Formats: sequence, structure tokens, C-alpha cells
Amino acid sequence: MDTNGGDELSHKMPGQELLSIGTVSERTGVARSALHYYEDVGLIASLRSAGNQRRYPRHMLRRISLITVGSKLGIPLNDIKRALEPVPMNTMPSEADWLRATAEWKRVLEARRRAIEELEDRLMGCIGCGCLSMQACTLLNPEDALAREGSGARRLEAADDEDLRAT
Amino acid sequence: MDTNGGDELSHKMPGQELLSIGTVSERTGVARSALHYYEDVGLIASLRSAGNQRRYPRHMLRRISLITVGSKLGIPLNDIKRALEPVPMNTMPSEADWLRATAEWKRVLEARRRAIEELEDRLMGCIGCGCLSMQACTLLNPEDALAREGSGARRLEAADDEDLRAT
DNA sequence: CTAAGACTTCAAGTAAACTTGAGGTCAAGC
DNA sequence: GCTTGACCTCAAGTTTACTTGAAGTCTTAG
Repeated sequence: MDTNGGDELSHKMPGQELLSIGTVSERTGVARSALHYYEDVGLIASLRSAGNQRRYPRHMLRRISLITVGSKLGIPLNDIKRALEPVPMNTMPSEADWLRATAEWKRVLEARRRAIEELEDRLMGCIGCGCLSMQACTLLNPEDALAREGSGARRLEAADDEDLRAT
Repeated sequence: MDTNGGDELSHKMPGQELLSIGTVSERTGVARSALHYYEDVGLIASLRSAGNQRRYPRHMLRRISLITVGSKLGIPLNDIKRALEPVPMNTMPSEADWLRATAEWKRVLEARRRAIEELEDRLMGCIGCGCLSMQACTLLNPEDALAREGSGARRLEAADDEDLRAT
């Protein structure tokens, strides 16, 4: 049963222990099939035992956790992959590696967090006080500048600002 | 061109104007095909013109905007639908209607916002200071209580708390 | 009244992110 | 050394959230 540790790849050196896919799945909450998939698309990597079974270094747990959180926040795996590119998979990532990756994440996460906060405000505060304007949401208007000031000469509505206001 | 207003359904009464699908699509940034789809799955509804074309009351814009934001945050449309169930579609929703729906949203959004903040902290702060524990993340451990205290007698790892800590 | 563009339905196709299953191999406790 | 459960690959299937296209109808500026 307990497949991890004990074969020729893991010499019980501290900091060198390798984890089986079952162990990783259990600890991260990510299904084995999903781990296979992540490997297929290059999001993660694994060493192999003599018998071709996956063996994960411990630092992969961290990477997988980040993937899970990002994924649950609706960030496409492809974007996550790009953000994690500066973090090495074959060696233990250094602090500098993580910090480099962090710049990307910070941008994306900050935008999402702000969008949520705006939505919360709007739902909690503004509905309560009767002001329902939804003009400035960053998630709603990603590149509205283009759409509004764009090439075509659309002149359909004049009092456009009133559209999303209540009563 | 300009299809909205002008037929027997819209009498130019203030607060009664109905919008064509094209207009709604343009103002919300949601594709027509997506609006069709949302209607199919019951997320939104539309009145019809004499010639069977969709006509949206203005308050649908608000509903659609909420759907868009939720969707971009990775909330499944089914969950969004459930959260929006207390908000009527056939009549102009009252403040009370929105407030009822808000309770649901608040829960979900709050959880997501916290998760992002934790992740930001972890990426920005904790990586910087060398502390990399990722134990308490709400998105990572949704119902870990069950997994940890559950039925089976798994006793694989003893020093489990050390797993996700760096160096 | 008519032509152009906006709209209709319905069916089928697509992309992302997995899951499931078949058929076979590996690892380890007894 | 063998059985049992964990693992392997590869192909196909599933779900969600749409998009695309065909074939036809509606609406309105001129």
C-alpha cells in the first residue's frame, strides 16, 4: 500500500524525499487524473522511479497549490502556466524565482480582488443606498476605451450614462 | 438599423423602454450568442416583439452585468443562477429583491476575496520573509475537516505540518 | 415598398479542463 | 515469491460555456 519512499530514488536524505502521485493527490486535494493532465500540458513535471512511476519533489506541492488557487479563481491554466514559467521545476526554486513569478500573479490577482471588492460594494452598499451605477467595474470594462472611442461612428444613444442607474 | 424602441411594445414611456439584443450586447459586452445561451439555461429572460424578436427591460442589464462578473471570477453559471433566483426577471426588481440575492453573493465573494488576499500575502510577504506555509488557505482546504478527521485510519505521515514549508 | 441589416431557431462544432476505462505493470507486506 | 493495491499509458467520453452556420423572418431608413 504505502508507495512513497523506500525505493532506489529516495535515499531517505532529508530534503530529498520524493512523493508518489497518490501522496501528492491526497495532500493537495488534486485528483491523480488532474495531475496527469497538468503534466501533459506542461504545468508540472515529475521524476520517475525505476519502474516509470511518478515521483514528485516536495517543492511541487507548492506549485500545485498555486495552480489550484489560480484555477479556482477562474484564471485559465494557460495563463497560470505563463506566470509560473520563471519558476524552475527540475530544481528547488529559489526565493528569487518565486519573486519573479510573483510580479505576474500580483497584477492578475490585484485586478480580480479589486473587481470583487467593487462588486461587493455595489451589492452591499450601493444597492442599500439606492445608487446602482455600475460604470467603473474593471472586470466589466476591460478595454472599453477602445469600444467607446473606437473607429465606427455609432451614435445610437445619447443619455448613455443613465443606463445602469436604478429608478 | 437602430432596432430598439419604436414598435408597439415600447410606447416611449419613461422607464418602460425595451432594448434589442444588439443594444444589450453592445452595452454589456456580452455576445448575442451568449445572451441566447443565458436565456436557454434560464439565467435571463426576455419579452418578445410582435415579430418574435427579443426585447429586454432595462433592469436586465444589471442582471447580465452581475452574471458577467461572477462568471469571470470563475463562479459556475449554475451557482450564479441559484444566487439570482430571488431576483425577479419579469418585473423590475426591488431593493429588497437585490438584498436577498446579495446574501448569497456576499458569502461566495467574501471567500474568494479572502483567498486572493491570502495568496497575495503569501506570494508577496511570506515568500520574501522565507515563511512559506500554505496551511490555512480557504480555497485550498474547502472541507478538509472531513478529509483529515474522516473515516479511514490513514496514518502515513507524522510531521505533516512541515510539508509546505521552505528550506 | 423594398433592400439591407438585425434578428429568429435549431443543430452542430469548439475549447478548456478534466474524468473514466481498458489493459497492463510496479512495489511491498506477508 | 506472490498477491494486492497503487501505478502506468492511451483513447475516448464528459461538462461547461459558449460559437458558428444555415435557412429563413423582422424592422426600418429611404
